[in-house]
Amino acid sequence: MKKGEKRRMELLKIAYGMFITKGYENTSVDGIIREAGIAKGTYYHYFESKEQMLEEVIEMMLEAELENAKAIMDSDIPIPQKIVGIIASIRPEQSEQPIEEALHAPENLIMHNKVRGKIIEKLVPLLTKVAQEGNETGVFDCDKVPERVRMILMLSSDLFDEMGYGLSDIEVFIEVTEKMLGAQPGTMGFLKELIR
Amino acid sequence: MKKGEKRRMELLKIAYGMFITKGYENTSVDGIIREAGIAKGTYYHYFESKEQMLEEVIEMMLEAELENAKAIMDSDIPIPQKIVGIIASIRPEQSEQPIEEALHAPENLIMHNKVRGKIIEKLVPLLTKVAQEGNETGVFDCDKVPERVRMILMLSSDLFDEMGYGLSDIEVFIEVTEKMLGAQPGTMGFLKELIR
Amino acid sequence: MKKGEKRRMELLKIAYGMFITKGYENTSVDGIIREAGIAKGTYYHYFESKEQMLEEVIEMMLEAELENAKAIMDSDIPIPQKIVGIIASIRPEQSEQPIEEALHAPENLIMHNKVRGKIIEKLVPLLTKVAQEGNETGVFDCDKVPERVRMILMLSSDLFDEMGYGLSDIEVFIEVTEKMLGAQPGTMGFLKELIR
Amino acid sequence: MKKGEKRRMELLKIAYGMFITKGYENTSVDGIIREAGIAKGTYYHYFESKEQMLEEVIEMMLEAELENAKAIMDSDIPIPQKIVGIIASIRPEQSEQPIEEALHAPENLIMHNKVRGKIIEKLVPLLTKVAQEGNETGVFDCDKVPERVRMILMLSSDLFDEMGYGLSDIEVFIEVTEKMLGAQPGTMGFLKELIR
DNA sequence: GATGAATGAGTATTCATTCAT
DNA sequence: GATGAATGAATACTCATTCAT
Repeated sequence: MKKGEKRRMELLKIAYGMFITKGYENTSVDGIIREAGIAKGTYYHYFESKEQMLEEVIEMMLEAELENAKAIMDSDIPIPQKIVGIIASIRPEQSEQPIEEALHAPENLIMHNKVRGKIIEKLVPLLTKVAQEGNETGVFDCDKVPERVRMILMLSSDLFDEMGYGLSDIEVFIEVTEKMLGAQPGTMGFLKELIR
Repeated sequence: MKKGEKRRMELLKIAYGMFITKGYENTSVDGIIREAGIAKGTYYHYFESKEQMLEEVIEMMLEAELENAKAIMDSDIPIPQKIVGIIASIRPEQSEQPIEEALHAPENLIMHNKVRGKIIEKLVPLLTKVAQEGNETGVFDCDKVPERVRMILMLSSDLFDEMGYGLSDIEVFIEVTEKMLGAQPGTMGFLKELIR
Repeated sequence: MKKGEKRRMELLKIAYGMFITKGYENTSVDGIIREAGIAKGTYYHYFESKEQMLEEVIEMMLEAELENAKAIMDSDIPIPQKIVGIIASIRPEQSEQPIEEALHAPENLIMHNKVRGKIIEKLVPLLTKVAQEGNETGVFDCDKVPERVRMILMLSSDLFDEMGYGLSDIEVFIEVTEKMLGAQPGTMGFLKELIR
Repeated sequence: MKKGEKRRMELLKIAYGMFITKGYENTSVDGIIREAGIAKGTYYHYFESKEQMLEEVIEMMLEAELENAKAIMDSDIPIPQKIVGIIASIRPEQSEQPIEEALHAPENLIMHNKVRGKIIEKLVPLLTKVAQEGNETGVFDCDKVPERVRMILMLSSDLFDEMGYGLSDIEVFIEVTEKMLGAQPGTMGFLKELIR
């Protein structure tokens, strides 16, 4: 059982890499087993189907990213920095991400989109909690917090998942974030230095 | 020449319907020609490849939607209404859209995404012009207009392309739109009645 | 009728070029008419089929090459030189031949082979006549002349149609040619300078 | 493993037969699997592509033929007989060859040509060795042995691969072979009886 | 003479999945 | 736990040819 789980993780890692570089659709089961050096039967011994494997891969990615987000939440930094840090954790683990461009290639849309949706749903409650703390401490002042943080997440994902955003994009994003949360202008200015 | 173009349009219409209901990937050339009642060769007489046909289908949709947007621009309604109207034109022609759900099914991601990207790029200059008019007449007050309108478009597409947005989402969206353009609170409140 | 023939020749020239560079099988009727700027129907107005067109193209090439050979026959040079000259005329017109390598690519096998066979059949009687003259003047001394010249032609085509023959190949070829025709050693030594 | 190899050989045999009777180009994968009674997928389980299968078929033929040639080399017959025997082994296994004509049909050019080229390259060193033995024992007397045997091979393949060679062709071929190797006239006369 | 719309059988290849061993 | 042989429906695309206008 122990060994089985190890194999499973190993396969997930390999698939993850291939999904990211070549896209889910363009990664064949044959390719995965060749890479892993196992037989067809073995693959289907561990996974019901390719699609179910995708779910698991995504779950794996999600957990890694949420780990990040939670660490930030529990840390001792100021609330605006927390907000920003959590937003940043939306991006796939840079370390494991072979080619930055790969993520945005059309063949990766499916995986990318699935991840995006799920991560936003998971991040909303976390961010909501932080933002409400902000409300209590007076650094923010807003109602309908979940809706607001969800929009901020969507916007940031739209913006920063794409290649080719400029300084003015960032400035506008900072401004709108501040306004949406009812923060004093400048509260989140530090973000400018943070992103690139 | 006349006849050829008619056929072409007919095929594009059929393909459009199938792409939307079943997704681009799940629509086979065989399926299209069966539906259209033509031979394989005829299909390839009109279109170089399935992918090139997709381009044309998208172009067709885009033109229809931009037509809408331009009509609004040239009309005589107040500027905030223009903004809202143009934003609304982002949505695929409701009349021709067979199944609302289909658009957001994962198999339609490719087409949906391509359309989304292209339409935003085309709408940005239009909206920019309107917003600048707003700046001049004093109803708006903001700098970096293209960046702002682009974000508004992305946000609205994120929000309204998805199922399951609520009243509070709309309210927050109105607020943020007003704030981003530097409008007086309430300027765009009418939007609330407009969308569902 | 005059104009019709001109068109026909024009098409043959175009097809010839394409057959040679891309191979007969890889040249589509569509490609030919695109290149020629004519309609499908027009093509079939001039040629029964693609295959029949190939026959005509080959006939055209053959005629050009036989023209050469006949000119040499009627010229006033010594008989051994005539033999060599006619053998050399086996090669496709260098002037019109775009890419030397193309002839030997596998995709050109069909045309190349057809031409080779036909040209040998046509050259045999010519060479036979010259060799018999040689017999009469005493420079050659052999029987079964047609069989001998045919073998010489086959051998030379094998040898020189291929890339990568060396000096020793040529020397052996000269020797065998002399021996086959019953010529004195050295009679055809000049060939060495002639070929490359 | 044992079973897999058997299947593979079985398929190669079937394909070999079809390639020879109908030509490589005119043999479809569909045809092969119909004949073999297997599924499409099974075919591609064993062969990467139709072309790669051709390579294997050719390799198979080659090996069979070289087997022959080597047996002759190692046998105890006189050297001229060895030469002739090896030359004869150039021909495809008559036993397995369903229709003699098929080999020379234009549709078989591709396979035929590939085999011809490869077999000549493989036979040259063998024949060279035998001819050099002949030089040493005094039955032959010639230099540039590899070039000479290569030409003899080309000539014999040209001649005997074609339909319609006569007695005089054979006589000339014998004479030229003798002369090329520097053998006494008549040394290889026995060939006359051998070939048909 | 010329056009080009229409044909449709044919092609090689892909791939997720099953199952007997 | 592991293997790999077998499946077969599905796919996009090619191309020589016909014929009504």
